[in-house]
Amino acid sequence: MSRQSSTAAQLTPSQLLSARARILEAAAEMFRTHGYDVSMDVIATAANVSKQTLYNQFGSKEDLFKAMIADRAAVMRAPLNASALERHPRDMLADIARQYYQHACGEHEIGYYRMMIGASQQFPDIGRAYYEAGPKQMVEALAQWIAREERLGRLDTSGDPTLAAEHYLSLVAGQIEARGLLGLWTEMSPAEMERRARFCADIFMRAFGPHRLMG
Amino acid sequence: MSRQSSTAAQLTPSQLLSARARILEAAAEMFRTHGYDVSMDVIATAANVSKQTLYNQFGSKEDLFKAMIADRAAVMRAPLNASALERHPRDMLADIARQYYQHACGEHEIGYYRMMIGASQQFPDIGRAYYEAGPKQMVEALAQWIAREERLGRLDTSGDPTLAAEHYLSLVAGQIEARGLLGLWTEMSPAEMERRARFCADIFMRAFGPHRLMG
DNA sequence: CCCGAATTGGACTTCTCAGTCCAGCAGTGA
DNA sequence: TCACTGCTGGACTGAGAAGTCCAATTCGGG
Repeated sequence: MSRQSSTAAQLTPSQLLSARARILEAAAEMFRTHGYDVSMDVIATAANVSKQTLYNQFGSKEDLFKAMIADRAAVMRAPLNASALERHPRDMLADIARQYYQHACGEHEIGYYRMMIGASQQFPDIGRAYYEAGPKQMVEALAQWIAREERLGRLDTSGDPTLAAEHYLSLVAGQIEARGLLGLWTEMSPAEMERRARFCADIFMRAFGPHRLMG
Repeated sequence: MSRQSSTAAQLTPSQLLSARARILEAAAEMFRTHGYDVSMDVIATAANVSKQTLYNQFGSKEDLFKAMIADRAAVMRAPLNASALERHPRDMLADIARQYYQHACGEHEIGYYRMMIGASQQFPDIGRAYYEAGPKQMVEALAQWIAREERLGRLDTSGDPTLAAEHYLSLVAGQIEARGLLGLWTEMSPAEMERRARFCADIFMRAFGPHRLMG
């Protein structure tokens, strides 16, 4: 009743989006916070949409979930942008860590990750899709950069840049991700982020930097 | 608790255990493989026990789940045994990695971990309990050992053995755990385990070994 | 202004699952 | 032999959720 949405100016921001977009957004939020167990009624309510519309747009709960995953895939892109490729390895590495701490280990992102882990038990192909769209791309991008630096003589990974890349990303994420997944949330101060970022970059440079040649 | 079966010789192995123990075992297996969503009927069947007995022993599904967690807590003990403390740091570190690859990253263990992650959303206190019984103890034990080695001049972490310990464990677990959680299973050959274990230990020694003094 | 398409609210069906109840059975102890 | 206790299997209740159906309403295009 009283749904007079003739003039867009009176609408809330959420109502300006198409029904489909609103549903995807609400579904992402609900799945993230409640897991796959949220009821379709809750999602419909959150999207400010009737249940029937929801089923018109997405045939089933499973379809909705997968569509939402696909929609979110674009979000988790490798934060390794080509513009910064020419900086000193140490700065580059520290920056990767900084970006991770600032953007990729917040409650939201960890929530999505947890959701994926839960979903991958129910829908095995989703786990693979997520891995290949997210972590794997990051590893590969970093490995390529490392390989280049190695050719330039600025790094030395004994010929296994992929393993080195995996290890650097593990180093950065490490216990923080583990704690986050278990619901133990600890806010990280900018100073702490900076300290950890430098720590990671230093370790990597000591392990793979060219100064080894001196030893 | 003291339910002795008089005709033990004729019973199947599963029936030799008390009903309670059988339920806990079956519950662990079912929760691990199916998540918290398994029905109580399935658990009762798997435990070879009637549903009523199940409810006699554990008042509710939640109670059963928590009891099972507590029961499993003893299993995940830090594999850092004091007997090996006097070996060379590099060997000690490689051994920790080896033990992890051999015992702690199999399908079973990752399955429990995934279960904990799922449960920590529903029962926040479980996440904390798991973390403190498992990962945290490992970090602390390793950090203590590192601190000792540091005092002996065989390592140098710039005064933060805990961060170094966290990072070493992250290094070891790394992408393997991430892949496992997403259901991507890849068998690791003994040779691969050995290679990775050495790789981790080498990185750590290059980063924190005393040879730095030469640089 | 009107028509067809989409949306809405809500009732409805079907199913699964946590938890209960009960009648019968088996072992134990006196 | 008899009461007691605990287990069994199966039926049952009640709640909640997926998905359907429908009559009334709203919206956009011509």
